[in-house]
Amino acid sequence: MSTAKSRRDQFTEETRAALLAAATRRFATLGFAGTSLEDVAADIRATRGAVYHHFSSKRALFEAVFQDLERNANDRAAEAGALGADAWQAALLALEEFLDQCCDPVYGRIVWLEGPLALGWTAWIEAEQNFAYGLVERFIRDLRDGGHLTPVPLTTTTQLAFGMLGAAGQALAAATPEERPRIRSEYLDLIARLLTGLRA
Amino acid sequence: MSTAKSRRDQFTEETRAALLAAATRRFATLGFAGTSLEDVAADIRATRGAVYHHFSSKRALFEAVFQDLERNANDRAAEAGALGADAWQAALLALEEFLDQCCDPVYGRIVWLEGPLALGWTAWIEAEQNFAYGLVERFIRDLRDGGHLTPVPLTTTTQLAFGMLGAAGQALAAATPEERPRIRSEYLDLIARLLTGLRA
DNA sequence: GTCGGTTACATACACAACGTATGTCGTATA
DNA sequence: TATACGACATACGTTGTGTATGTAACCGAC
Repeated sequence: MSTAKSRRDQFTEETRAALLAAATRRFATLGFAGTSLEDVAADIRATRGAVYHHFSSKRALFEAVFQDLERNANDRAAEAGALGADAWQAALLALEEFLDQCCDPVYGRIVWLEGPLALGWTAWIEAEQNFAYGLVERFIRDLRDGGHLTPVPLTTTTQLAFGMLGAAGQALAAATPEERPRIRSEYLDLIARLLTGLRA
Repeated sequence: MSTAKSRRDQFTEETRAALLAAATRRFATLGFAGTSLEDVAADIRATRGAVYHHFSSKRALFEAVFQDLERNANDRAAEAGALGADAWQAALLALEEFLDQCCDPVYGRIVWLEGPLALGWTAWIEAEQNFAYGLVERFIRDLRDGGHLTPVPLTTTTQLAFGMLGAAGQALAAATPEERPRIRSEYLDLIARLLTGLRA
């Protein structure tokens, strides 16, 4: 993989990673609009020139942060789902893992609060096609095709389920750490019960 | 009410109303970030001075637009709900009226797409306490206290229901006019079916 | 009717942040 | 060792918000 990386290339990647880390911190605590590239650069004792060398725009920097977080979170949710015996159990396991992820304030804030804000709602949904939204769609399809659900329109059902996840994600991201366990279990219980309304 | 309004006061109110109308148009078509106060003022052949005379900030202007729309939409949803024979039917009638409102691109875009973006998610929810969110909360409480639902935590249930409405609102706001009737009926059907999962 | 105060704007300016164009220095390569 | 290129820094232009100040019209009191 990373064989024969020149000394110079190594440093380069380190500053890029440091920029991503600094941006992640600032975006998560101050939001997209509240962080200036000047400050991000200053965090790693560089200037905005460095930022614009590695990323084409402030938005592109955010997208890189966003995708890093989503890739990780989604892989874990998919893995958790894969352990389920059937499609129904798989969906619930993935849901649990998702709610756990949202308890991480960095993930919750950046992906579910700042994401739509920074990218705009439509672009955010579009980006989510590759991540949570796409994952939800697959679970819904599996449930439906496996005969677990009464017939439902795929897109609308996916959007609706995604909306519920969004509510949970935003609530957890905005909650204090002490409240999160209770809120998490309430959402899990409620969503599971709601889904029985669609059960075949 | 509006008795004894001096000629001058009348003109003043007209420019304020014109500013609101122009801002509504721009916010609905170009979004909050995409509209500059310069342009809003130019639309009514005035300058930014006029805007800042009537509204303390760009955000305050948006809030005025937002609240006008929400007040109107919410009154109509509440009226529709009042016609229901019982709490369950009232909720469904209000839901139908809400979905109708969301088919208006101005309402859908400004309240459900630009709202969280312009105000930030937390402030948006806070503003919604007086409108859709508050309305949903009352319906949930009525349903629960009327014995129509199995026991549920009020806040979380409200947030979840609100999340579903948000998904519907955003989908309808982002859809083309031709698609809206179909999407509307799909959401109505799905939400109703989901709610049966909580039924006592 | 005119005079002082207030209202409803316009004008001008300060400031922040993004993006871009250009410069510079170190390092790999021929 | 000369040269080209990559990784940044510096400097500048632009846009948009918010604020401070100016001004003309209007309204009420005498």
